[in-house]
Order: sequence, then C-alpha cells, then structure tokens
Amino acid sequence: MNKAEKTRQFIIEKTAPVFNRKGFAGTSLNDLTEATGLTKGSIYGNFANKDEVALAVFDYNFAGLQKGVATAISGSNSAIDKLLKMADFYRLEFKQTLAMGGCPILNTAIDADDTHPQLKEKVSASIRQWKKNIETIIKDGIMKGEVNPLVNASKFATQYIALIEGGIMLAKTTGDVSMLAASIERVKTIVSEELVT
Amino acid sequence: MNKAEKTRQFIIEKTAPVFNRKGFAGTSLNDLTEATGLTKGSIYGNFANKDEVALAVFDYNFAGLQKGVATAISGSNSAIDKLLKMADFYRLEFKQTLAMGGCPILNTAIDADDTHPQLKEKVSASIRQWKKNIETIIKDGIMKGEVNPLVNASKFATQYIALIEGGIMLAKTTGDVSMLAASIERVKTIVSEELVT
DNA sequence: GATAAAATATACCGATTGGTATATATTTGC
DNA sequence: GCAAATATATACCAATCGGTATATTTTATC
Repeated sequence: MNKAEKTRQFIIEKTAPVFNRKGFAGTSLNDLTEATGLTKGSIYGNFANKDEVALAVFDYNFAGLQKGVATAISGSNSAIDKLLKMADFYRLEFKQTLAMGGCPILNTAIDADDTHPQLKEKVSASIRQWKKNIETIIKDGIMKGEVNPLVNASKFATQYIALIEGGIMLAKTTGDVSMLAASIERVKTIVSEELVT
Repeated sequence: MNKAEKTRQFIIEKTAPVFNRKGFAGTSLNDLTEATGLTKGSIYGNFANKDEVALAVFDYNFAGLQKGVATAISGSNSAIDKLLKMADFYRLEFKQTLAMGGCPILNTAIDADDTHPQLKEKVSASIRQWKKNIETIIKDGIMKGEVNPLVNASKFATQYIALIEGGIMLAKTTGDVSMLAASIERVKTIVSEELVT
C-alpha cells in the first residue's frame, strides 16, 4: 500500500460519515477537505470527481456492514441461530449506526434512487446480495432439516430486510429506539415461529 | 382564495415531486422556477425562503397521504378490515408513489434527519400520528371485541409501519415490485393471524 | 375606468459550487 | 543520496447557489 493508496483510503474513511449524513448533493467539496484536512488538489489527485469518492465510500460502508454481520453470525452453526444473530446485530449496533448517520444502504437508496443511477445500482446490488445471503442461509437450513421446507425463502428474506430497514428509519427519525427493538422482535418472532421445522 | 394564495398552492403542488425526488439540498431555486414556470421573485413573494417551501411541501404531501388512507379505509367498519385496507392502499398506490418519487415520509426522514431539524420534526410528528392512528384502530377493535386484547398496539403499529416503509424502499430501489408485495403480505398475515380474537 | 394595492418579473448581489492548471513537496527506485 | 515520478498544495476558473432590491405588471376597490 503506497502513499496514494493510503491517502485514498484515508479520504474514504474520513468522508464516509459525511456522505452518509448529508447525501451526495448535500456534501460539498469543502465538506470533504474539512473532513480530511486535505486540499482539493489532493482529493482530486486521488479521485476523478465527487462521484468517484461517493461510490468508493458506499463500497467501503457496505463492506464494513458485511464484515460486521459475518462476524456476528460466525459463531452460529444452525440456520435459525444465524438469522437470529443477524437480526440482533442491527439492534446491538444501532448506536454505531447512529454515529455514522444511519444505515448506508437505506440512506444511499433514498438519496440516489432518483438522482444518481450509478450509486443507485450499487445500492440495488447490495440489497440483492443481502437478500441472497439470507436465502442461502434458509436453503441450507432446509437441506439440513432445520428449516421448514415449505417456507418461501425469497419472500421471507424480503420481509426480514424490510423490517430491519423500516425499523432503523423509524427509530432514527423519531429518536425512539424501541421502534427498532419492536421491528427486530418481529423479525425474530417470524424466524422462530415460522422457519423452524 | 386570492391570487397569492392560489400561487402559493400552485408552487407547493408543482414543486412537491421535485423536493421529494431530489431532497432539500439537492433542490435548487432554479428547479423551483423550472417546475412552476415562475420567477424567483414570484416564489420569494410567497415564501420567505427555500426552507418554507420545503416545509409547506411536506405538509401538503402528508395531507395527501392521510386523505388517501382515510378514503381507503372509509368503507370498513371492523378494525381488522381497516388495517388490511390500509396496508393494501400502499400496494395499490405504489405506481403513484413512484410517480411522485417515493413515499414522502420515508424520503424526508432520510433526507432531513441529519441536516434539517425543522423538517425532521415534521416527519417525526407525522410518523407518531400514523402510529397513533393504527393504535387507535387496534384499541377500538379491542373494545368492540374484534381484536385480541393481549396484543401490544404500540409494538404492532411500529412493525406495521416498518414493513410498509421498508417494503417501499426495497421495491423502489431494486425496481422489483414483488418486494413491496411480500412486505404487505406479511403485514396482512400478522393482522389476520395475530390480531383477530 | 382610474387608482391603490398586491403580485410578479427583472436585474443584480456576494458566496459557494465542482473542477482544473500549475507550482511545490514528498516518495520511490536506483 | 540523487533523479524521476508521484503526490499534495496553491491559485484560479466559470457557473450556480440562495437571496434581495427594485421595477413592472396585474388584480381588486371604488
């Protein structure tokens, strides 16, 4: 990792929370220089434009999320437990989520869906990946006989994600953490009551 | 309604989808003049600043949503049916939701929660109102003996809203309407299976 | 239909926007 | 440790930003 690569990474890490909070249009180059302590020239020496920074920032945020989830479910060997642990991850991590300005998937989805096709496509891909991850856990569980084979994995994964993201939005906007807790509780209920054989 | 009041309303209606799509920071005064065909002077003769337009636009959007829901459930006289009709409303109205750039509550929540306290408070109040509306329907249903009195109305209302808003985000971002359908289906399932006495 | 009042348009303001050309430091390979 | 290459800073650009003072047009009252 040479100097430029380090600086590039430094810029991504320092500006990630800014983009996440203010959105793409709301984040100015001045915000980026303030967050990094670098100058415009330095930033534009490592990125072609603001878009490239925002795209790299989303990749970074999503990778961090993936890593966190992977760690959270790494201890589990049953499908049910994995899905319960994954749901708990978003509840336990909520403080950190608030600190970085909310869930990057949710924020970027709303920010970019009508304004930034490239960023929107990245979010869309990350949602599909998350959904597929849940589906794979369910299907593995079915094969092992842990999960009811009649369950619709695709629908289930969608509902799982919708509850988590909806819960994050509600808790963050109203300042009432119990709204996330209630949403996660429902996720865990449908996992426990509907998925188990 | 004199001329100025008409113009004010005209500005709100024409700029509502722009704010909803681009967010507060992403919407410029030029966007407002383009959407209305009016000049800056005319807009600033009716509003003190961009913030005032955005706040009025949110009120307008939320009022429209409330009216739509009220109409959708007006034909129902049982609590269960009201909650099923309300959920269906968001599925049936999804095309129009897309046309205006998504759900105003969701969009404004994400747009404003870290950038515009006044707007955030409006969204927060509208969420509380929506939640209370659902709670009232449930409690009325309990009193009438239609709804299981053991149900936690607050938690239930939260899960109901989280599923709908999460579903809208997923469907809009991925372009896959079935993700909203799956979320609404879950709403209706928990209403039918858990609320009924 | 003249007049006062209200609403809209024009023309402008300083500040900030994203971006770039160039100069200056700083690494890196030998 | 010296060049060549790379990385960062400086200084600037035109365009756009939100906003305003003023001129003009339109509306309402008599």
